[in-house]
Amino acid sequence: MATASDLSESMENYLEVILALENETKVARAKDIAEKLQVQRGSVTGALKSLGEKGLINYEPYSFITLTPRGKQIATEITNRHHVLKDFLLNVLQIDAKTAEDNACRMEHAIDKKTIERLVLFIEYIHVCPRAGKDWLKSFINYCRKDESQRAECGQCIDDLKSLNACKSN
Amino acid sequence: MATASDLSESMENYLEVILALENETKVARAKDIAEKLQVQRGSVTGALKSLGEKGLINYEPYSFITLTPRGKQIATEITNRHHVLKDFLLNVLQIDAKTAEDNACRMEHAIDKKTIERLVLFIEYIHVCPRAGKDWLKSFINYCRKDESQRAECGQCIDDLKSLNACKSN
DNA sequence: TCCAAAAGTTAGGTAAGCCAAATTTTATAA
DNA sequence: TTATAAAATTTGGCTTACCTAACTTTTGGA
Repeated sequence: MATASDLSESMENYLEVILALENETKVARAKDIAEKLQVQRGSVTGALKSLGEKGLINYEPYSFITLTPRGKQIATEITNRHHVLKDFLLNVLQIDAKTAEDNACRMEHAIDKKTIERLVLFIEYIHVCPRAGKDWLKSFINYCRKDESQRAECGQCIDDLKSLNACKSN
Repeated sequence: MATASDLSESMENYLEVILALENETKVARAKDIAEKLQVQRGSVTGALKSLGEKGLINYEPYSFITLTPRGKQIATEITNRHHVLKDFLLNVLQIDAKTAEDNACRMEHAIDKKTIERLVLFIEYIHVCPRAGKDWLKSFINYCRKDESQRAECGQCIDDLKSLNACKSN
């Protein structure tokens, strides 16, 4: 039984794009796949054959392309990894949207299930734990500027703690 | 001027291993490179030629291999990415050593400079900020077990906050 | 000094993935 | 119905990166 880890980065990208196109327009056309992946039409045909042979898409020459259940499952898994990574980069590390997107795109092929699951928990923990939360992340951006503005952020942090403490007393 | 981002994953791995061998035994021998990368000796020769042409190693057939300054700089950068990622996976996400190592090995080729720098700051922030720290990470493991043991960790967390508050009053 | 083993290289092959150009199929519109 | 445009495929070629096997160079011990 093939899993995402048996697939090359290239094949993973094809699956991901096919899923996105299915969601956008019901069917994935070779032309659109080529466009999204920035490859030539001819390259797509070869990839589709390969994915067809692997049982991940229903592929007949000149007809529409759909994911098989297993293909869909893997494509969903990869897309999920992408979202989790982007969320972490964007909302935890607070990296700009383009860099976050580019890095998530590459990292999604390098990170495994176990690690992604733990990352999901970590992001959740940050938002749920009363000692962290959104304001704690806000202070992190401040901390990132520490070379520029002499670490004034620690006063801020202690203020946060105070109000947090007040909340606890309620 | 070539940067790490111009190199294939494979070439990055060669540089990384050559740097490690230089540090271990002063010189990198093709045989040891092959062994570390789990490839055949013949494959190493081809890679070394390529790295030589790129100006990243000093390569003459049948002689010792050393990194050029630029090769060393890139190799150091990749090795650094590896360490940062492994540190994050191991000590923040608290993933087991083997999984952390494997994921770091793959992710180091997918993450860019900007993102690694931000990750370094984040790890630092966790350890420096009084609202997080080692005990906060310790509670995270607890949180990870929440499905098993009914979220008893929140009491723990509030205790942590109390002692933290006591410290603040000093 | 000489020679065998170890280390390194070369040659030829495979596979993945891509491209460009030519061709075939399908869809559309007159 | 047929001409034509659009989409998809096929073909041939290129690059990267690996393999195996045969060969050459280097090196260390008798």
